[in-house]
Amino acid sequence: MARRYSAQKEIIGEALARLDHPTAAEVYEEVRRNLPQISLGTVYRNLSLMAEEGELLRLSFPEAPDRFDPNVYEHYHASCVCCGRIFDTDGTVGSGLVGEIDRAVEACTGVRVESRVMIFSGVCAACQSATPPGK
Amino acid sequence: MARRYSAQKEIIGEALARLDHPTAAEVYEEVRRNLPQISLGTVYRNLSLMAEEGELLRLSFPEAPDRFDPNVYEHYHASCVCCGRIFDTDGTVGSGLVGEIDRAVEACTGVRVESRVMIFSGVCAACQSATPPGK
DNA sequence: TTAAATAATAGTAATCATTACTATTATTAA
DNA sequence: TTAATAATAGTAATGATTACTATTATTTAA
Repeated sequence: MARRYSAQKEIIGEALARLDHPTAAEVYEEVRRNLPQISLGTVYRNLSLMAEEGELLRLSFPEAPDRFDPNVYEHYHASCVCCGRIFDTDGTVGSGLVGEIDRAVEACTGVRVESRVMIFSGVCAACQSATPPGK
Repeated sequence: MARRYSAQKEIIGEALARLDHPTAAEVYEEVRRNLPQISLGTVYRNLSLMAEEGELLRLSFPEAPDRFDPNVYEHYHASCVCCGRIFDTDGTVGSGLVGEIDRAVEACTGVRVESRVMIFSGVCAACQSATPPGK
């Protein structure tokens, strides 16, 4: 087995798996518990490298810091406006519907769609039951 | 007719109509031609106020400054990866398809979708003909 | 194995978009 | 016509992210 060059990179990857769609700052806080001398720059650099190499996804939300996701299959995200949690979609959204939207966009803009960013916002199941609609 | 309080705000609105999905900095440059002493802060403040009042849309793109759009009807955007231009969709995208996606997202995440950001990227018609597929 | 070459690090400075602040000027109202 | 209010220009501050730099760790090859 080849020697790993950087322990930091591996520990960052492990922290990412433990956290839920964290920001770089959240990864930094988590990694610091094992590696107190790590710098935020190292976290950013490794996260960016891993994103380039396809080992993780960098998610961009409006008016908010980027988040990182170790699930690299094609999926989308829905965030809860009450609790802030971020939920992953599964393959059912991508199958068919996204292609249909792409074609509709192409029909009216002329742009041959190659990729897309889709972010959904609303109220998650837990917050829905915490705040009943009658209230 | 009531006096307008701020000439700046009106001139910003006019610049917006003249430009194509501009950033705040681009609005600033345009407005400066008529109002050389205007400050970037005034442009930002008025654009933000107008967005709050529903007079325009603030568009957020990943890794890029926000852009502003005087078209306030519900529509989406496709940007060309070659020339950078941004194209508006018309009502055909929103009708039906978006509701279907919302329902699919709700089915697999539990989030009752209230709003969404969708940004499409690809090659526009002009750039497609400029760079024929055979090449 | 060890010395030169290479890669990664910690720490800090810089950047960029945006907002906040402040003293001043313009507008409105009494 | 003056006091109260709103908006401005200019500048400073903020927050996320990247860039830089001197140092340390790893690899390579003699």
